[in-house]
Amino acid sequence: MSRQETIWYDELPTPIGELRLVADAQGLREVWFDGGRHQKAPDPHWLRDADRLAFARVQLEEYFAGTRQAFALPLHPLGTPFQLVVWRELARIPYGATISYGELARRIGQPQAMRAVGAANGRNPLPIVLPCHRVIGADGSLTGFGGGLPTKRFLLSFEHRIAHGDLFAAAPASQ
Amino acid sequence: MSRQETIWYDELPTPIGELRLVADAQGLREVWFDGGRHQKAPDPHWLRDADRLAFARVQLEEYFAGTRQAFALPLHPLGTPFQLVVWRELARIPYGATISYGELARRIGQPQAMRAVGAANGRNPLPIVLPCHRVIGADGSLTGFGGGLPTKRFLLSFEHRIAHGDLFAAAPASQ
DNA sequence: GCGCGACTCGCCGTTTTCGGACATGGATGC
DNA sequence: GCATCCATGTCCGAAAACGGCGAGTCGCGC
Repeated sequence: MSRQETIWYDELPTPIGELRLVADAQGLREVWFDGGRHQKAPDPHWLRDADRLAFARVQLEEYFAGTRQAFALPLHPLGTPFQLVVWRELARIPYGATISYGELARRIGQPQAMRAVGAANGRNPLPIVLPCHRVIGADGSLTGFGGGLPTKRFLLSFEHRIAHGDLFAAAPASQ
Repeated sequence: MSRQETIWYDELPTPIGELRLVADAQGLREVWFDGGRHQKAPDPHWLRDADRLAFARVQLEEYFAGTRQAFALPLHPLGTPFQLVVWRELARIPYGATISYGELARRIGQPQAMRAVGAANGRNPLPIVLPCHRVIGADGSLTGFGGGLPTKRFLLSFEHRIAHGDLFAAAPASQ
């Protein structure tokens, strides 16, 4: 067998279901939704190791507890140069805010690439950490999300609530 | 940067010109002809290391000295499953003998894949060690060779001479 | 008749090319 | 308002092209 880079993973229960976290020595690589469209079974070469993923799990737990609004993590998502640019820009969208795909395209200096931005958004390997859920249609519609539209709706209303100090919790994936 | 598998290379003067040998921890990976159709410059990540390639260089030197008729080396050629089957079969062709592409196709159990066998032969990453030069047209023609037809001719006549105990050397690439 | 070369056609794995489809949105023409 | 068209990067499947072939045919020159 050829020498492979070691990859670790772990699972994390959250209000939006089980999340699978994947990392290598350089940082967090992937975050999967339980029923998401990505393959469910982790690669047999990967090692389940809670300690190795504690750095990410802790911040995600804080996020879902409403006590963290920004992530400070080593990230290592794999993608094309264009995708990396888009994903990097995602991290700049403030907690609780939303922008349109077109606006995101403008921010990376390619105002006409809104469609490509949408596609890149759809391949975001690090949902929640890179908040692709904060990108919505120019008309305010929720268009799409890897974890399902109800999840996207929940995340947005959750962030909105926290950002505005509303302490009454809504049920996950409501309405 | 992601962690890469280490690859070493070295060069070796022979009667048919300079050869470049490439290996990884698992075995010999590539053998290039000096003016061959493969890229000439070794990958900048590779390390030139004569000691690491001594295992292959020694046997190749013996081959060109006429004192070795079979190689016993760890090999690690990269290819499709079909190509690996073809290349593996190459190693069974005896020193000094020749077979046709059709015969080779028959030996791997796919008698009609002669053309595909030809293509796989053309991508043999380990010429000489895996003796693709011993495969010729059904009518005896020499059809093609990565290192050039004169080289193919030289190798065949050289092996023929050695195998039959003829000690008079011919000039490389003669006729 | 016989031998040789040129041509045609089928075979098969691999590579390359091409056409859509996308988590969009603005500009047109009615 | 409402269809239509276009721009953009990437992936995916289908289709076609491309070889280190070989067997079969045919025509030609001896």
